[in-house]
This record gives sequence, C-alpha cells and structure tokens, in this order.
Amino acid sequence: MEKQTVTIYDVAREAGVSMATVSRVVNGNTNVRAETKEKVEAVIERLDYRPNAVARGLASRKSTTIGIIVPDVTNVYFSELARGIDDVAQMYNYQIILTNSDEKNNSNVFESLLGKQVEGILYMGNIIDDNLRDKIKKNNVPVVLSGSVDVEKQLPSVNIDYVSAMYEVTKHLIEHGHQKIAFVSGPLDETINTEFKFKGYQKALVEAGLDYTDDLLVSGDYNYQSGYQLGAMVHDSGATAAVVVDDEMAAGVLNYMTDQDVVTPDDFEIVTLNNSHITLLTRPQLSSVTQPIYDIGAVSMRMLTKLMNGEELDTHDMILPHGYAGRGTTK
Amino acid sequence: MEKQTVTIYDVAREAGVSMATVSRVVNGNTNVRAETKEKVEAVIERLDYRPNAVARGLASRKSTTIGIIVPDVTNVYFSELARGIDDVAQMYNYQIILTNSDEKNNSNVFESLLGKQVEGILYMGNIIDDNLRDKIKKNNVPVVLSGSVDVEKQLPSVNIDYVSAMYEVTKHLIEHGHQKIAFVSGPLDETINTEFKFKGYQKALVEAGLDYTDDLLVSGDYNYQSGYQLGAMVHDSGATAAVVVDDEMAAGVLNYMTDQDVVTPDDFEIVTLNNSHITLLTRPQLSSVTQPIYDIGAVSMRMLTKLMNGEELDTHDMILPHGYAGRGTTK
DNA sequence: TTCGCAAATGAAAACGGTTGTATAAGTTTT
DNA sequence: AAAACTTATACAACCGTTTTCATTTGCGAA
Repeated sequence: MEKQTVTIYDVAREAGVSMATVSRVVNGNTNVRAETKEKVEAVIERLDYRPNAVARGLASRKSTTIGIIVPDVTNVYFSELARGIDDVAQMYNYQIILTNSDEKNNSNVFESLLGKQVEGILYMGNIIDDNLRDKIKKNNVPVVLSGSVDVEKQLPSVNIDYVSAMYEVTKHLIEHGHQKIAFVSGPLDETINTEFKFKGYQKALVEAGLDYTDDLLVSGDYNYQSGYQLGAMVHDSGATAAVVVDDEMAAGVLNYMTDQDVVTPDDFEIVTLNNSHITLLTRPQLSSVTQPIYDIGAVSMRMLTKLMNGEELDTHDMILPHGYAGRGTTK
Repeated sequence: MEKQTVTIYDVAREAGVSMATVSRVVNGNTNVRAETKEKVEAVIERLDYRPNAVARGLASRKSTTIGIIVPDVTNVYFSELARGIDDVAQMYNYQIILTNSDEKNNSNVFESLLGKQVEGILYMGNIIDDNLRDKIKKNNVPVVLSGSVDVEKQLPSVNIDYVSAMYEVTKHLIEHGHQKIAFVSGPLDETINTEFKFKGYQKALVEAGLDYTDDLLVSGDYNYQSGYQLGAMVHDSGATAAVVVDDEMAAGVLNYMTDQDVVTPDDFEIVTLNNSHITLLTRPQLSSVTQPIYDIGAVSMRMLTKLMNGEELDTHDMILPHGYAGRGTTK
C-alpha cells in the first residue's frame, strides 16, 4: 500500500478550507455553511477523495467493523446466518471480518479480532471454553451468540426454542404410533445437543411413558456421510422413526434406509431440524422443524448494534418462533 | 471503543526501553539484544499487551486485510471458495472482510472495501461492468478473480477449463446415443455461461453433427426451484439428456423428471458441473464434472499474496484440473 | 453604529503505532 | 590503546483522520 493518493489535506488545500471543515462535511456535521459544504463536496468529487477508514478508526476509536466467528461457512446453516448478519451490518454501515474457527482456535481467533479493534463480535458455535470466556470478560467487547447457546447464560444470544421444537416433533412421531424413536445427534460435547435438543426429545418420551434406551441415541458430525453411517446404527436399534438435528445428516439417514429397502415414510419416519433447502432435494422430501435462520443472524446483528451503542437489551436471550413443515418423510 | 487499555507506550515505560524497541520485538526485528527482547516480552506478557492493528495499519500503510466480494455466501459453491480463501489467508496472517454483493452493488462494495485500505481483493461473480473495471484500474489494488471469468482477460483469475469440461460431458452423453441434449444454464448475462460453458456444449454438438435448436437452451437462477421449473421446459423440448451448470438446478431437473415418471438414467440422463455434496443427496446421485472448488479459492488467495508482494505472476489465468464422476444419473 | 451571541471555521493535539536517522555501546583491527 | 566498524537503542517525524478549543464571522437587536 503506497502512500495514499488523495488525503483530506489535499481536499482542504484545494477547497481553501481547513481539514477540520472537510472532516465536518464528510461526516455530515451540520455546522457548516451550505456554500462551504458545496464547495468542499465539489472538490471531493473532482479529486475522487475517499476517506481512509484506518486513519479514521484510529482517530475516532471506532472501526465500524465487527468480527464474526463461525465454525465453518461451508455449512449452509452458518452461511445463512452469516448472510442475515451481513445484510443488517451493511444497513448499519458496519463491515464484517469473517473467520472460520473449526471450533478449535476459538480464543486465538477471538484475540486477533480484538487486535483489529472490532467493535463487537458475533459468535457462532457451541463450544465456549473457560479460556474464551475469560477473554470475553476481560476485554469488554460486546459479544452476541448467533444460533448458539451458552449454558451459563452469560452471553446474550438469539436462538429458537430447541427444547420445544424437539419435543413437539418427537411427540408428533409418538402420536403416529412409534414406540422406538431414534435421536440422531451432533457431537455430544456441544451443549446445544445434550442440554437442549436431546432434552426436548427425552421429555416427549417420558411424557408418553416410552422407554429410552441408549442405543436410540447416536451421534456424529454434521454431514451426509456421517448421517448415512448412523443410519445403519439406527436401523440396528430397531427404531421405526428418527429425529435428526441436521438436514444433511437426515438426508444420510433417509438414503441409508432407502438403500436398505426400508420405505420412508411407510416403514420409517424422519423429521429434521433446520429446514434448509436440502430438505427439498431428497425424495421423499424431508419433514422439518422450520426455523428462521436468516433472521437469527439478522436479529443477532441488530442486538449487537444496540450493545455497541451502549443501549440496554430488552431481551438477553432472544427466542425466535419456529414451526413445522410436514413433507414426505412423515405420514 | 474507549481508550485502549495498554499501549506500546506503557510497555516501553515498564520495560525501560523506547517504544521503537518494543515495536522491534513485536515485529520480530533481529536487531535486538536477546536480553532486551526477553525483558520486553515479559512485560508484554504481564501487561497482556496486544498491538492495535489499526494504528499499525496507519503507520505502516499495511492493513493485513483483504476484501472478498461474493454474490451470495449462501450458495455452497461460493462458501466453499470462501473457505479455501480464508484458510490460506489465515496462513499468511491476513484478515478477510467479506461482503455479499448479489451481483448488484459491485462497485459500491468495491469502493467501501478500498476505504478500509484492504491490500487486495478477491472477486467472485461474473458481472464486471465498465464502472467497476474503471475503478479497479484507477486504484491499483491487486484484484484476483476466483472461480469467475473475465472475458477481456484483464484480471488474473483461477478457474477450471469450463469449455473443455462441458465439451467432455456433452460428448459423453452423445456417445450414449442421445440426439437431443438440453443445456440448462444460469443467467445469460453472465459470460461464464454464454462464452464458456455453452461454448463447450455447442462444440460437442457441432463436432457430432447434431442439430442445435434454441429450445434446447434454457436458463434460470442457481437454485432448486428454478431447476425444477426448467425441468418442464426440458421435458417439452423432447431432450433425452441434459447438462446442467449448477448442482441445485440439476437436482431440480432430476426431481422434476422423477415426478413425471421419467426414469433417470434409463429414460433421461443428467450431468451437472460443481460436484458439491448435493450430488450425493439425490436419488439417483448426480453424475458431475468434478472441480476443486476449495482449491480454486486457496490458489486465488495465494496468487493475491504474490501480487500484494509485488511479485510477478507466472500464470495470469490459472486453470486447475477437473475430472468427472459418473454416478446414478448417467448410464 | 456598535454589541452580543450563535454559527462557522481553523489550529493543533491526539489516536497508537512504524521507521529513518542519529547516537551510544560493543567489537575488532591495527 | 586508538581507530574503525558493528550492533543496539533512542529520538522524533509521520501515517490520515477526528475532535477540542479558540477564534473569526455574520447578523439581528439595541
């Protein structure tokens, strides 16, 4: 980056005013005579002047930049969240620094974001270790969880009510007469699975007086292959239905069953959770809890702007409504 | 953002050296006595000092930040590119500012990225209007196209050979005896479709002496619904096979056919282009050109680092190898 | 006309670093 | 032991803004 071509100083000189005045017109300060303003704007136009956001950030101590930490953008769930975030960020003139953490280097990523002087951070992912928690506390940068839960309820967050959602769909399956319903989970070190999604599932079983046996719980990674493999275990368990926490996994389970000549939904029913467009691709199409992923992103960004403005949050843990879309994998 | 807690000045004072020296140890400059270095590092550790990247950027005129412009992260093709980019960016200690353009505000997005003093830009998308081209020229910031083509060959780029890829798969279908093969395209204002993908398809037809009629070319957006709709048109055209430029569209075509009791691959064959994991979800699974999307991202980022270092590019337009994966939608 | 006050402008000090140049401290050479 | 180099460190200018504070200007009222 060589020396910047045209600076505020050049504009000031050309317009015959001080840089302070230029700064004022650039920032829309009202205390500038209309005439002066026009003159300056003309020069800005002519010189094609563009304020240096870095210098501006240093002087004003406002970077108009936020950080977003995501396990993996490649996963549609997260990219949708990111999209929601970006859209409202652009609306508020914030720029986004995006980093993939793979849920591994969370606190390193966090640190380097701080170095960039981000004004806030949107965190996605369900593993929040003490180290990270510490750093968040020490550097009082606003952090909001987006589609991710904090068991300790310290960080503000935006989610749907996973417990209810899972409870409802499980109950739905129970009403269809199933006695053995499998729970196809993501990694069990993520509390969102153990403390929320599983809890809802379990609640429905208990309420219906159904036995829960360990072989009904299988867990893997959030992808198709993993789902396909787990399909075998589900099959072996003798379950006649499954609730699945991820659409790609669900597609895996479905296709496994199909490949074993187990007909869905006649012999086996499946409900998944994220309602991504993947649910439409399979045959039969996947019945799913519907959740406003894009909105979760958008709302969490909106919350962050409030926090960055020093405003109070009226809701610390925002719960967005979910629904249900019955498609081909349920009767 | 209130006043930064601990600055380089604090460290200098505590360590009894000048800030210049602190700066040197932070930046790994060799001209520092080992003893001094240790002393300073201890203080840094103790004070939990973290350099302010903004100030650093201003002083050094290096932001260690690059911009990436993407039509829509939500599309797996692009998120996968982005992932490749991020991984090598992290390797080189660059941070990424990500913006979704929807192929609309390209030059605005570009401008605001420049304001942030990004050291380079990775551009994804196939619409490069004169306005944007102008801005790129004026502000000599390195720009590399990632998985996107520039008909005018002005901007360095990383892609696969779309013409050959399409040619090959079309030829493959012709060899299966098809006389009427549809071309399911994305938007026709994108040169990547008209000048590359379609050309390859056409070449195969011509070579085989097959007639090309306009009803064999249908175009829509890169999503499932669009593909499903186009499926109807393809069906009407009397085609017995189709090459499709996007996996989700291909899934749409496939499912449309299936819903019309047209059996794939017996009565209809399909080949798609991106080989995303979506190809595995459908039944039958989609045969596809295979392309190293992640690598395209990674390589383009690598190219950008070279450009940012003022190095020469040995290849202006990098072509990565592609392949073919025959699955269920072809015989 | 002159005053007084609000509005418009300018001068200069930050913001937190990097970096070129000068100086001080060590090492070799002779 | 002095001269001639190296190597380590300090000083201070600079990066391009914002922002405080002081000053000037403009204008209606006295």
